[in-house]
Amino acid sequence: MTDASATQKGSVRVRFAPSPTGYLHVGGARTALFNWLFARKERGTMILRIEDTDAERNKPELVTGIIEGLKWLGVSWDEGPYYQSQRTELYREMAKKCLANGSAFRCYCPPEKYVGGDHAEEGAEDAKVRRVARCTCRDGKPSSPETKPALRFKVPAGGTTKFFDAVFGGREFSNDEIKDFVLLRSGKEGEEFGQAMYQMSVVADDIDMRITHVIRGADHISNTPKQVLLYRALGAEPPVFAHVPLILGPDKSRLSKRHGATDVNVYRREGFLPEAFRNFLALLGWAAGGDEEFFRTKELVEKFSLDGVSRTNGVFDRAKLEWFNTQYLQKLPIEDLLPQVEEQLKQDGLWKEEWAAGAGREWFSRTVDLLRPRVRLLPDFGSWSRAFFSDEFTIDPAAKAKFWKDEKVPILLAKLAEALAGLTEWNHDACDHASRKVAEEAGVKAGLLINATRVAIVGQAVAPPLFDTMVVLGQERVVRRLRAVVIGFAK
RNA sequence: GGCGCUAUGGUGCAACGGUUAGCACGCGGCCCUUUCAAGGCCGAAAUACGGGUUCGAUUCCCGUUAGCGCUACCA
Repeated sequence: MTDASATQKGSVRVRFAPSPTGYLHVGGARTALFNWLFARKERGTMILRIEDTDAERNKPELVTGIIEGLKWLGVSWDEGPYYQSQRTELYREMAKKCLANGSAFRCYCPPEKYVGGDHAEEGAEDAKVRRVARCTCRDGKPSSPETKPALRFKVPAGGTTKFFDAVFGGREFSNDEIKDFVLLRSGKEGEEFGQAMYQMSVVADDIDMRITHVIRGADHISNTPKQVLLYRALGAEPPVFAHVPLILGPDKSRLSKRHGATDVNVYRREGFLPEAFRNFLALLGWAAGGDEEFFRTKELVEKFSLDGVSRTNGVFDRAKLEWFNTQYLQKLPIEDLLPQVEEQLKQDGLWKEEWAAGAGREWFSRTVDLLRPRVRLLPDFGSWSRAFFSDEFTIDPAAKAKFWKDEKVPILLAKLAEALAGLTEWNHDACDHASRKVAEEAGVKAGLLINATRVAIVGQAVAPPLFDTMVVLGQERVVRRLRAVVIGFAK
């Protein structure tokens, strides 16, 4: 359902245009992702543009968080980043073009006394003719010629402005409802005009960058007719718009800090996998059309389309995000997971160089593979499964209380330690047989011994199957840990 | 207030005039079991309301209600 007049394949150009707030908001992240998916799907060009025209906060370092977040998410760009703060001349030129061709005017009204925008009281008998008020400046009658003027767009009287939205369909707005918006702020001492306003700079850039599809948040729907008017005034053809619904918090209000993290990098630091986060985000407000919801990046690109985008705002559901993460933790090719675990262990100070290659790498791979079904977030590798990577770990008191309460546990563990020490072969079955034999001879259920042993060798009540764990830990460590526990009991 | 957008279980999505309204998360139960997950099976749970149009509406139209957005010389 995309506009037929839009583009030939290959010429698609889209952009992600955040303002530098210091971090990448999950809503922005999804907009960026949709732009990126669309660009890849259409073999087009993705552009990153920083909208930093706000004079006050205009620090380049505020952009780093956004770029970091995008990179983590796997969203790349072919051009940019461009900075609007470095393109101000373009905006003024385009604005002056509007002044020259009569589609803009100098407005001398002091901002606080501007009368336009309010509803005029015309047509008393018929409510339908309500329209926005216009100030006299637009008709060449300066309200107070001594003040420095701003440049305002002269919205046509009457008529409507239409545009095509690939998500919401054809839209039409009455011009009489659109106020004469400011293109250029009034200037300081020497200059004629000041900084360009948002509507002016986006349109100028989108024209200049030959953007074909504007994919952005639905909060811009109401801005769109103004921008379309500007395109026309500048003699340019408007692009196809695609407004993406907003992301809400659990209470259905717009997602904000009080709902928890809105910064993508917080999720990165919490240990979510980018693959999982991306899949989750893609499905918030978009569906391929069927019941499938597991998509690797490649499939996402293949299946993405603008008319699969929903028109309803969606709630950010952290529980589902976590579910996606556990799924990816289990299903990701192990070689894609390993580097991420490695990074985590480095952060935790548990990493050993011997795991980087060769036999050490193999061991590392087997161990991560064993652990992954029970991990929820990356940091779990260094915390609850710490005993797999370090001899320095503590035994969880709750685990002791749960599995060491039987009085036979000390003697059982002592016997097991010696049985295992005597093993000449160290593999799953050997450990299994030796352990069950100890339990049998002591006349207890194998489960009692198995659970108690798990606590002794990994310090946790929750861990992978015991005999697999033993194999990975190795005979020496298992026996040593058991003996240490037995000595502890004796004291 | 004005203008606009939206409306399927608690949540995310399917069904784009004809289905016993489907899937997933979450929730409850059962199975499996060596802890905990995973996995398997079962269950509770939805078309906001009211009018039309139609042989037939979740689907199309109108109204109501609700939520959200915009309403700056912010972006």
